[in-house]
Parts: sequence; C-alpha cells; structure tokens
Amino acid sequence: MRDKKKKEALFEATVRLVNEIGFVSSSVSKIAKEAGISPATIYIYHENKEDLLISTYVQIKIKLSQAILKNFDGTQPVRDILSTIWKNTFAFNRQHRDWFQYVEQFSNSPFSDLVNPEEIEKYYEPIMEVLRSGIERKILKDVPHEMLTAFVFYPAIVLSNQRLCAGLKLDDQNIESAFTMAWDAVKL
Amino acid sequence: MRDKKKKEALFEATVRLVNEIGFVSSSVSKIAKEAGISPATIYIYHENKEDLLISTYVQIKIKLSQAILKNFDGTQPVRDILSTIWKNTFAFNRQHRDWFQYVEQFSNSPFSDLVNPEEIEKYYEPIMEVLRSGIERKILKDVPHEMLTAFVFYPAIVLSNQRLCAGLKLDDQNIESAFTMAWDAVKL
Amino acid sequence: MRDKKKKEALFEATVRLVNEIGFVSSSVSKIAKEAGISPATIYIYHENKEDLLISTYVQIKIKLSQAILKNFDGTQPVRDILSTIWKNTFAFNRQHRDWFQYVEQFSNSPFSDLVNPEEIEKYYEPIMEVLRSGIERKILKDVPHEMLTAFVFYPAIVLSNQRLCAGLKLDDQNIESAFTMAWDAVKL
Amino acid sequence: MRDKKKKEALFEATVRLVNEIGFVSSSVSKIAKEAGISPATIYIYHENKEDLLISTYVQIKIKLSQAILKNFDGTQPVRDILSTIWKNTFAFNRQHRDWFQYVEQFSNSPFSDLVNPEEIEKYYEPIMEVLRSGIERKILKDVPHEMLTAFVFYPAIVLSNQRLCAGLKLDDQNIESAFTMAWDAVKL
DNA sequence: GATGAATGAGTGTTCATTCAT
DNA sequence: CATGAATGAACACTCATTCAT
Repeated sequence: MRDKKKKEALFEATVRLVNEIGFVSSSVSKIAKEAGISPATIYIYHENKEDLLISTYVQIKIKLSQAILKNFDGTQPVRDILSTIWKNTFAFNRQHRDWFQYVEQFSNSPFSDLVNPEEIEKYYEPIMEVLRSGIERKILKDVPHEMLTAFVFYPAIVLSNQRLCAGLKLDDQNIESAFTMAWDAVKL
Repeated sequence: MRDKKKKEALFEATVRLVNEIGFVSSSVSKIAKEAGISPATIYIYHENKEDLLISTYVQIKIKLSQAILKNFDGTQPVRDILSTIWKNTFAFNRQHRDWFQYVEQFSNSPFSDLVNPEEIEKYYEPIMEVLRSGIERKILKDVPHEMLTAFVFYPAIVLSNQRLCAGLKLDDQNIESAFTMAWDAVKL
Repeated sequence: MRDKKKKEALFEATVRLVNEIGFVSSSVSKIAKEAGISPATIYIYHENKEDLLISTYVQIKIKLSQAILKNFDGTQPVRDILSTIWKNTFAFNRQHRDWFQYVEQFSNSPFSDLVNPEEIEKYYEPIMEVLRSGIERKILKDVPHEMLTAFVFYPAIVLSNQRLCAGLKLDDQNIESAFTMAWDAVKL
Repeated sequence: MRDKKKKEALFEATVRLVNEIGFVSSSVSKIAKEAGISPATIYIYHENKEDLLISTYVQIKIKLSQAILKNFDGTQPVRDILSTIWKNTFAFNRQHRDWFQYVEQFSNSPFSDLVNPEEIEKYYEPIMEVLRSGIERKILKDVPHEMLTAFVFYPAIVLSNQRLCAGLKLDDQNIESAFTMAWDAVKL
C-alpha cells in the first residue's frame, strides 16, 4: 500500500532541488527533507540514489514524449508533423522549465549511461517512424536518423537552454524562423 | 619556479579522470592521485577545486578555438569558411575526444555559470564576424546569431557525442552530408 | 528516541579531552573517538563543532550555578551569603576540577564571544541581587558590579587554578583567609 | 647576520594576527604573510610554531614588567608602590591592548605550560620583594603570596578585560576605587 | 639568510546507506 | 510503511614543517 502522494512528493522534490542547487549538491538527505520525508523512506521506493535520479529522469522523458506528441497525426504532411512536434517542444519547455533543465543536467551526467535507451526510445517511436517514412518518400534527406534528429530536435533544445541562449527571445516568430531552418536542413 | 610539468600533469589528470569517472565523482584527492601529486599541491596552483575545473575548461576552450580556426581565411566564401571550421571541429574531436567530452560535461554542470563568457568568446570572435558578414551580404539568413550557431555548430557537437550517437560512423562522407544540412539550414 | 547515554558520553568526552590535550588540539574526530562514537554522530546532536563546545560550556555553567547557590538563603547577612558561595565554589572546583578547567579554557577562547551572555547570567541572578541589596543597605561599597565580582569571585577562580597557583594548599584555613580578604575588599 | 627588522616584523605580525583572528586560527603561513616573509623564514628564527608563540609571549611579559615597574621606588610606602604598579598596569593596557590580549589568550592555552616560570618571574622579583617586606613589617596580611597577587593584580587584569567587563568605564575614579578595594583586601 | 614549492597528516563536515523500532 | 539514529568513508581544504635552490 505504497503512498502515492509520497512518491509524487519525492518526484517533485527531486526535480525542484536539482534545479535549485544542482545535481552534485542534491544529496539524499536534502531531497528527503525537501519532500518532507525521512531519508530512509526513499529507500522503500528506490533501490538507491542512482535509481531515484534515473526513475525521475525516465518519468520526465515519458511526460515529455506525451507532450511533444500532442495532436500527433501521422496522416499529415511530414513538415506539418515536425512543425507540431517542434512547437510542442517549446511549449513544454516554457511550461515545465524545471523538468527540461533536469533532463539536460541528467543527460550530461554519468548516470545517463545507466539508463536503458530502449526503455525511452519506445515512447518516441512514432517520431522515428515519421522520419523513416519521410526518407522513403523522398521528402527527407537519406541520412542516418541521428543526423536528422541532430538538426530537427537538438537545435530546439539548444535554443531553449537558458544558459546557452540567455539573450534570445523565443517568440512565435523566432520559433517559426528556427523551424524553417530545421526544415531546410533535413528536407530533400 | 613552479614546476611546469606538475601543472601540465594536473591538467591532463583532471581531464583524464573526469572522462573516466565523471564530473561528480572526480574528487580533489582522486585527481591528485591521478596526477601523482599530493592533494595539497593542487592548492598551490589553484585557489580551490572550482578554480581547477574552470581553468581546465578555459584551457581546452582556447585550444579548441585555435584548432577549429586552423587555416582560417576570412577572404574565402562563407560556405568554405564554415566548412573548414566544421571539419576542423570533427578533426579536433577525433584527436582529443577526452578534451571534447570534458567540455561537454563542464558545460552542463553548475560550474559553467562561474565562467566569465567574455573570457572565452573573444577567442571565437572571428567566427562571429563571419556570421555577421554573411548576414549583411545576404548569404546567411537574417536571424539572431544564437540560431545560426544552433544549426551550424551544435549539431556537430551532438554528432560527435559518443553517448548520443554511439552507432554513427563519422566518415568523410557523413561529415560532408551533415555539413550540407547545416549549410541548408543557415543559407538564405 | 535519541540515546541519552550518547549525549552524556559526548559531554563527558568533550570535557575530558579538552582537559587532557587542550582546547586547540581537541578535534571533532578525537572527541568522537574519546566518546566511542562516529564523528558523524556528533552532528546529529550538534550543529557543528562550535555548537558542541558552546553547549558543553553552557551545561557546565548551569551546573556550576546550581552548585555555588547550594544552601542559598537570601535572608542571611550578606557576608554569610557570600561566604557560602565562596566555599561552594571551592568545593565544586575540588569535585569537578575538569569542569572548572574547561570553563576557564573556554572563557579565554574566541568561542566565548558566541555565547549569549543572558542565557547564562539568568542563573546567577540571585547573586547579583545580593550585591545590589548589599550596596543599597550600605554594607557593600557602592561601585559597579563588575568591580565587586572582580574581588569576590575572580580571586577564587585564580586561587583554584592549578596552573597559576600550583604550590598553594587550599585548606579550610587558607580559604577562610582568602574570603576575609575578599570581604575586606568589598565591604563598606 | 639575522635581520633585526624581520624578527621585529614577525613579533608584530604574530601579536596583530592573534588579536585579529584568535590563537587557534593563527597559522604559521598566515603569520608569515602578515609579516611579509616566507613561512620557511620563520623557521630560521624559531624552532617551530610553539617556539614562536612562546617567545612572543615572553617578550611581551618582559615589556610588561618594565612598564608596570616604571617609577618604581622601593623606599616608598608599600601602598604607594602598589598603587603605582596598579596604575601602570592600566596605563599599559590602554596603550598596548593587543599585547595585553595576546598574554591573556596565551595564558589560558596549553602552550603556557611550556614556559619556564622562572624565566619570567625574575622580572617581577622587585614586586615579590615588596610583598615579602610588607608582610614582615606587618603592613600586609601574612598569607601566601599567591593570595596577595590574587587580590592585588588579577582584579586589575579582570577589570581590563574587554570581554569580561565590556560595559565598565575605566576612568581615573574607578581605577582609584578599585585600587582601594585591592588595598583593603591585602592590608593588615 | 631566505624562499617558493611541496607534502602527509590532519581539519570540520557531509555523504549514501542501514537498521532497530 | 515509515523513521530517527547511526556510521564508515569520503569530501574539500589547511596545517606545520621541510628542502632544494
């Protein structure tokens, strides 16, 4: 009969603290205090600190996949699909900056090696399918999928990054311009 | 009369260890052991751990700027200049993968906030100048410079990242294809 | 459910060690070892080293106040009251030399600045009242209370100090003589 | 050919630093920096840190003895001699508060055990002689000399102590009153 | 005589984790 | 299920001291 609220509080406390004081300084005890529970309680829900951080990451990635696939319609033209995804990504970032930041911090930590990629990739499969189909139908350039994502998705992440693009105003026009660039990069 | 060799050994040990065990786990004592010196000695050359990590980062960024600006010729067409920079980046990454990885880990750590951006930006000024001139001469899209770099340089970083693009073979042809994508993104 | 015994052991170990090797050399780890606990455990009971030393001091000062106010009877003549206090002080010192020494070492350390004087003074209020009343009733000299205590209490401390008065035998007769001197000093 | 100036600078730096940051925090390197010399240089003039601190203490005690014996005239009445000494003590404290504070900090540190008492006592011999003579001539109470000093000299130290008597104004009148108390204590 | 560089041993403190309750 | 107490190991950093120059 695990308390749902506690697990939820733990998730939120982890994200909040990591965003506040960073990955390195976020100790188990501090996270516990932030969540209003005992450090020992964390070990009921998670095997160890690693597991806590990883599971927090995975949860966010799943939520993220759901958000960016909102209004996904495989029958639309590739460009429209990617445009929707692109805009969803920026919308998600604006609404859940803390989740976004957590993911970025996590991705560049050694912990990220410990995540089973497949566990996450499956949630993004529809997007991969779009890319594959786009290539087949001679709409997208015939290059490895890493190269397509490097130009369609990572620029969005970079542009959303407060640290890297502190001075950049992300208004609708800029987002639109940026997507045009992405599309120019990948379209055949 | 500080021992040049010790400072050099310290630099190398720091990079090596951060690449081996990650930023978080790289403690001062471990770095000292890796460099074959006493932990106390580090504090002769650096004010504190932060200073050690930052100065290591800055050193690499300077070396990196020199490497990617190799054969820089401002009189060439914009496309050729960017192409050279693009290829230099991949060459540098191939030769100094550890330096590259260090920079990526550092950039996403809270330490990166502590670096004075101007100290580094000045070394990359020639590139900025190329972008500015390209926009003026109606060769590049007239968008904020962050958006240009997001499509010209960050994809190179992503593609070079072993973690993100483990399965991608970075042969000359792929590099060429990727640059074409980057160019398509930014060219008017 | 904190272990009362551990806190008590910590108190005793702190006093013992400070008396053995001095204030400066008494490190947290040494105190922990002396108390038979882990250094980390100290931080469950005390915020930091400072807090440990201060709280040890305050505890002793309270015990001391209780000891020297034993048989306190405000209705007695001033001289008798002070005489009782004087004798209690020597008795306490004889029984708890280590506590006495700890207080003296602490008083001359920079830590002593961090103690809220009022926290301690309240326990000694009855004595202050005696002095005030003595002045009012023209029994004691009308001088600032610091001057009265400098002659009534500090000489007792000096005479009790093994370091300063190594060769002095503190028998009843000497204590009596000394009190006579103190009384001659303060009486009108 | 030891540099007199360096030794003097070292003495002053030691006193200054101990008064500024306390006995415990005054490390050899900090003292060296304060004196404008290398830590290693200290070991030319002093065997070790202990020796530095002790020798600083002894120097001050000698200066102090000279100061409080100023205008000493053994032919004067005992009361006048002690009064002069008493006033000299307060004068010295006012002029050299830092030296005074150093002595107090040192006296209650374990280092003080390492000082050979005779090395210092000889400078205070004239005072002892006055006390002995005062007893013989039935002017002072016939009690151990520690008891006399406990009432004639230590109250002066207590009253001079900023920490203990922060609120006490040490004007001529108060000093005079206090000496009267001291004299009442010791006179037969 | 003087020093900057060097260091092993130590400092106070926090860590992730366990366990009896 | 939940926890406060407990801890050995590690943390970043400073120490008194030495020594080649």
